[in-house]
Amino acid sequence: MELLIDKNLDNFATICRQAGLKITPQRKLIYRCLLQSKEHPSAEMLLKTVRNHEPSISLDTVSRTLKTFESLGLVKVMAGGGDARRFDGDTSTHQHFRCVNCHKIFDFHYKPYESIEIPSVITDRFKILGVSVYVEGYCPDCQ
Amino acid sequence: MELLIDKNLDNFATICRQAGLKITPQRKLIYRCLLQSKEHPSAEMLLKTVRNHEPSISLDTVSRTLKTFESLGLVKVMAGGGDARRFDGDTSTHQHFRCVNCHKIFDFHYKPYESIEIPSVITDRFKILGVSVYVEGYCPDCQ
DNA sequence: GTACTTGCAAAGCCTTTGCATCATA
DNA sequence: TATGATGCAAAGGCTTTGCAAGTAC
Repeated sequence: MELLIDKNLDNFATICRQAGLKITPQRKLIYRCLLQSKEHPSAEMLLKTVRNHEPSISLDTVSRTLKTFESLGLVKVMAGGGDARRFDGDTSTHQHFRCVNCHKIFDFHYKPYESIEIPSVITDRFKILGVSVYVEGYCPDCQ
Repeated sequence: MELLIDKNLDNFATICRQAGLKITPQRKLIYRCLLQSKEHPSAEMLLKTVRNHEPSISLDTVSRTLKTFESLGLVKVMAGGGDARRFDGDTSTHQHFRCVNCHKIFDFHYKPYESIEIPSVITDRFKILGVSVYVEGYCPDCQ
């Protein structure tokens, strides 16, 4: 896992440079914490983690950085059901279960969802960026 | 279409009575406008439509009413990607395309998505309420 | 040295809440 | 007539913006 994160951080540096963005300690830290997180954190959740390493960092640096990462494709934004946006450092294809009560998010991989083709009524009219599948319900703690 | 709305309004009245809710002119109007809307409106978008018929209605009545409808299952809430929540009066199974630029939402029906079973790793641990499929990209106006 | 970033504070949206007034059942 | 609903205004969250100070390149 450490190796994977190192590899992603190299990739991160390359992408930043290509985009003309500076590689600051804050950006590296935020990205590293996001990769290690399994909870699909909101900006505020991620801030807590980040402050364990660097207490002086501010919420809006985290927010702005996540927004920057999003436009670079380094991060996926999850539509929080009306709550704060949640961020996912894993940009590979996968699906999510979301608890409607506590808003925890769980990943899962299920091939059938990935092999479905988008119908031509959509591909003909729209330029497709991606498909998101959300299963909603109650997690074990909230049933 | 008028017939369908009348039928839904009857259904609406029944559901309200069962829940012990009063059937007020505002609630009827809000529900009717939502059924007729094809744009998956936010509370504010719906307010504009509603005010064409009843100018004195307030935004928070619309918001509160939509929230009430949601808990009754009369309305589906769509996770707006960080923007205002969007509401859908069509509670039948269907999928959505969402423009990442102008945030317009388009419905489509595509059987393969509906016939996928949720994997047992999810059904074993969680109580499932529903599955949402969002295709994201650019609509014709935004390409 | 220069242009980009950061941190702070304020402002902006959207949503929720408190409360007096009003209307449904 | 009594409970629940509405409208208004204020408050609460989350996100965005403006600006001076700081930093990567």
